[in-house]
Amino acid sequence: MSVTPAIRRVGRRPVTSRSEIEHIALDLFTHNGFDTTTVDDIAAAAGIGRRTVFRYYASKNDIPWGAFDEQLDRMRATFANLPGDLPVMTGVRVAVLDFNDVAPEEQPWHRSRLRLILDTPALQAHSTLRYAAWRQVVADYAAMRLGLPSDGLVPQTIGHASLGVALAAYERWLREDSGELRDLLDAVFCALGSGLATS
Amino acid sequence: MSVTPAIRRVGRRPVTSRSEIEHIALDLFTHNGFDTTTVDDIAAAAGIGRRTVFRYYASKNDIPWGAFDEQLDRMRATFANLPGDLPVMTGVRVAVLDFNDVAPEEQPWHRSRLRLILDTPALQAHSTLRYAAWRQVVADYAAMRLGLPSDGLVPQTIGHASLGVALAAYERWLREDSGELRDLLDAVFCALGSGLATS
DNA sequence: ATCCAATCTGAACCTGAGTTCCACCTGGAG
DNA sequence: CTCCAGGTGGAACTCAGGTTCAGATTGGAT
Repeated sequence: MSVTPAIRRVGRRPVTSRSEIEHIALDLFTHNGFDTTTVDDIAAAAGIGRRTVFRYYASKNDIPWGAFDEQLDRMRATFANLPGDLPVMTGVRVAVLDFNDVAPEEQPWHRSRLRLILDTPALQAHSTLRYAAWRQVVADYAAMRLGLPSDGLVPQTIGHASLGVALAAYERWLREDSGELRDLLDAVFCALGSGLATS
Repeated sequence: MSVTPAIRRVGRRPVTSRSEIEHIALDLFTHNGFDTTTVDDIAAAAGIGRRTVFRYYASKNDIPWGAFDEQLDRMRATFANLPGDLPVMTGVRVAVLDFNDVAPEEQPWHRSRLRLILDTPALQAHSTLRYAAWRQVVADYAAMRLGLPSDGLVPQTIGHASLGVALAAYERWLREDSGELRDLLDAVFCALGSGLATS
């Protein structure tokens, strides 16, 4: 009665992994461009069949997003562990900062991934669907804290606004060499918290 | 020396117009779905060649957006005519309300257009590019008023946040039958102006 | 009547993502 | 050794958006 068969012991073993495909694809994308890189190219570079690529990723567009769903799970957990007396927008700021707190050695990957997503039209387009999931996580937290339905106007507005300012920080971070992503995110969320009242 | 040849007098006359194609396509999209409606279907319904459709619209995705560029021009003009002593975020709110102030008889079209754009994955995706232009108009105004570069962090943040809350209002408007779009937009921008400080 | 600018059109073509089908490999369990 | 669950592979196929190109229409100007 193996309750948690963490490692399957039956059948042929995988010849590759999601992250391996992701790394290889990311290299090709950044060097040769996203649109000009075909799925065949990726499969060839990884030494696997084109068919297999689609078994790991539902579409070419999904590849740069890596383990986004798992990261969202982590974010949900972060929200859940926040003290209940924290102001809502402060909680959002803390969780978003944590969400983007990647290990130093991962920074370059994080950066090239973001650059790809934010600069490639085809990926910008596809990102909408991922953004919706991100927003919902924020909206759920806001709804829980405010005792409102999570599809209510206020929680949804908080979700949308949070995503917006985070994107502004991302884009800024990609444009300039100096500057920590953390500081930029902190700045935009503080601005948001004070009503963007810069004048 | 015709300085402004408002009406061309040479050559074959167009057999159709952008808005005619748009209306026909919008009908097909809403009744049969966006993805399942091919460009051939649209051409056939309009009684023109498929080739001609692409002369009026760069892509199938662009059709539901109608005269968006012209609307943006109008928005820029609205911003330019705003009194200089108005608080920036108030100015944004006023302009956005004006931007969405369509004639009563146009409301149904406006609504089905928005529903299509916000509910169809393929169009959600494509919309990213249009949103960028919208945001930039807002960012330009903020930058002008604040004496900052329009690609600066603050103006861009204002652009992103404004788009975000506007989208929240749109989505809400589409979900519920009651409620004026105007009131919803007003509400979200007021919330934004007070730092979303609902608790 | 002729010219010519501007528009429409048809058909063939390209492209690459995503799917279908089925055969093939691998290695632990029995 | 054999079974078989689970993973790989590849060839062929579908599909619709978008492009190319060459030619047909229209109708005002001269």
